[in-house]
Amino acid sequence: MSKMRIITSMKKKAPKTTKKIRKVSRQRKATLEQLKNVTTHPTAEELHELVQKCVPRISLATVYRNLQLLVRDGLAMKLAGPGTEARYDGNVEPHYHIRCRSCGRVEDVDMKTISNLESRLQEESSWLVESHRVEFDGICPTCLSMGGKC
Amino acid sequence: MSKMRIITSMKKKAPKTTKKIRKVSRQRKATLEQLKNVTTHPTAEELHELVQKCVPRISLATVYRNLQLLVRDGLAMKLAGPGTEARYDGNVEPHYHIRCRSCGRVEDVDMKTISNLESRLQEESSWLVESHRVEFDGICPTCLSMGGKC
DNA sequence: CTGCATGCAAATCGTTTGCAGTTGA
DNA sequence: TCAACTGCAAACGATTTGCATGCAG
Repeated sequence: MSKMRIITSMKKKAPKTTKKIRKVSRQRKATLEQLKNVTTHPTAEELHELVQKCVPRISLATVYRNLQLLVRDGLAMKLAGPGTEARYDGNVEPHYHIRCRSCGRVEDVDMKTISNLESRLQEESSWLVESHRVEFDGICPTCLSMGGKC
Repeated sequence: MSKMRIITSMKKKAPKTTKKIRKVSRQRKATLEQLKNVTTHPTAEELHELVQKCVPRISLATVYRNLQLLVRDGLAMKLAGPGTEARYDGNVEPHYHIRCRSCGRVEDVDMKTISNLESRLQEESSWLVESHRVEFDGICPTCLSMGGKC
């Protein structure tokens, strides 16, 4: 968890403004495009398959590396719920999600985000409160129609 | 993700009422006790270290197995945020969490849960909406005092 | 040219599982 | 008694990394 921090602190020098220049590669461009084009919140592997249609020789490792960069740059979001595989979202506007307990699918929720939730908490907390996420749990229509066992 | 379901469906027969009898082992008892005693939402490994103080020979695999059972039985909760390692909570009453972006620590939030959030969504959704979780992101006091770099 | 990005394979991390022996009801 | 539980080590799936090469700026 704190690996990155440790490594950082071990670097010989960490000049405050050493920002890595980002080159726009065909791979990262296609990855972001595909991610923005879908609303399915794909896993890295699912996204890899999608991107391969445009860039057949792209490797899974590259998808992972680029997803990391995109998240770091605020161009994508990483979703991780009480499961194992991470899912990614190309929509970085604040919004909520619902996750199917049966099949794991994640969809956007049509509900406006609760305002002032952070400030309400901030008043009585010694933390710096920055944002909040809401995730609903339930059963998706598909699984419902299969008796909850899809 | 759907491994369990697949395996289940492949079993020769799945009599509806085949509930496994649960025996109370020293290991599981100690695991739950330790989990209830702390408010730190430990990872499996952290909990393993705690429990080892009472049951020195307990293995990490046993902790994992018992955590799974405890969650299944509704005696504990599994928390998984946008990180990798799962954290566990011995408090199964509905409540919200805040997670430190810097060190990963998770704490309970003193805020009453939002009521009717599920029913509000249920009205306009074709999903079966069962529950919701709220997780705040921020910086904990410790990391704050270290300039956000603990 | 320069160094960020890539593909590949090997490594790593958290978690699960098979097995033979132990233990609780 | 006997199924549930355990410790151990090996297996596993998701993600990361080292390295030699490719390619954008």
